[in-house]
Amino acid sequence: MGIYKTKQKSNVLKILSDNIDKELTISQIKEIADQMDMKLGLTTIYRGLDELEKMNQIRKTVRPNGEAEYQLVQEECFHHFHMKCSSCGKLIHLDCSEVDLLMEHISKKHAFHIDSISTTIMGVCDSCYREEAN
Amino acid sequence: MGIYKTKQKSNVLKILSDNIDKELTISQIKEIADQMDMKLGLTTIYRGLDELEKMNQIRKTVRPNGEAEYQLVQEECFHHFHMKCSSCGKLIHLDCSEVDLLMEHISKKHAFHIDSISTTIMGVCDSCYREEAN
DNA sequence: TTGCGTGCAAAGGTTTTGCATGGCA
DNA sequence: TGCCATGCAAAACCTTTGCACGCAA
Repeated sequence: MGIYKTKQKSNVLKILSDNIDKELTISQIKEIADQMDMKLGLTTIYRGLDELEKMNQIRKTVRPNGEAEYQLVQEECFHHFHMKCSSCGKLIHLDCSEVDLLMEHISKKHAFHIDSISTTIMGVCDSCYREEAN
Repeated sequence: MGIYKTKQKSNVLKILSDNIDKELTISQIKEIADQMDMKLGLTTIYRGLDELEKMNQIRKTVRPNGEAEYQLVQEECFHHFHMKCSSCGKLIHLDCSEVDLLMEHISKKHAFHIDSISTTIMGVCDSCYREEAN
């Protein structure tokens, strides 16, 4: 991550790893940093995340309103899809052999090379679906 | 679409249906309108697209840079996935029974209700992939 | 000491809002 | 005629850039 090792960069990484199960927006990261008295400037957060993205250490997705959100990727993330509930925001890592087969099918029969990090299957998770039914 | 029928609204629709195979950004729509001497204001385009989106007549996606792009949906689009080449921008409608089976699997086994209009499988199409190899 | 990193302020780009005017029904 | 639609200008956002200062190596 860059050339120098700084407190700010490790703080950005810490916030991301403390929230490994969530996708965080820049402003959420800023808020968390403020709460922890980290003194992280907005610009620094943007630049730190850019570096991490170039090193493929984070997944960047863009919300419908144009705001970006970020999440530290784990090794498995390169090999599975992510499903996101548009109602509660929950992110589900889809480890499933049937999905693997489909990715292979798409690669071989449709000649398309999927980038699973950039792909998010959108929808509604079961608990939100039941709530909406009420 | 709204309450009144206006020239501007039908012009937005015409531009979208003339480009049924492409995803257009607001500025592209504006350019096309200017070329056709349509005198469409930017604000009007935004509002017309908002209405169409609420009526589920268009698919709105957001590029990594935060810019939105729009495309008229056809009936089939509600039942298949879309794949987008991040290199050339080509959009592929994925009509395939194996994909249908997977969607069913995800619904039944993973209890997730997919919104195929909001989902875009990202990757690189074959011709771009071969070019990159060179 | 060198030069990369930081963060404020300003600029850039897209989208939304306020408001007076225009046009459909 | 009554209201909705339009479009300009301004505001609101998120993100990027310029630049002087601070800090890692």
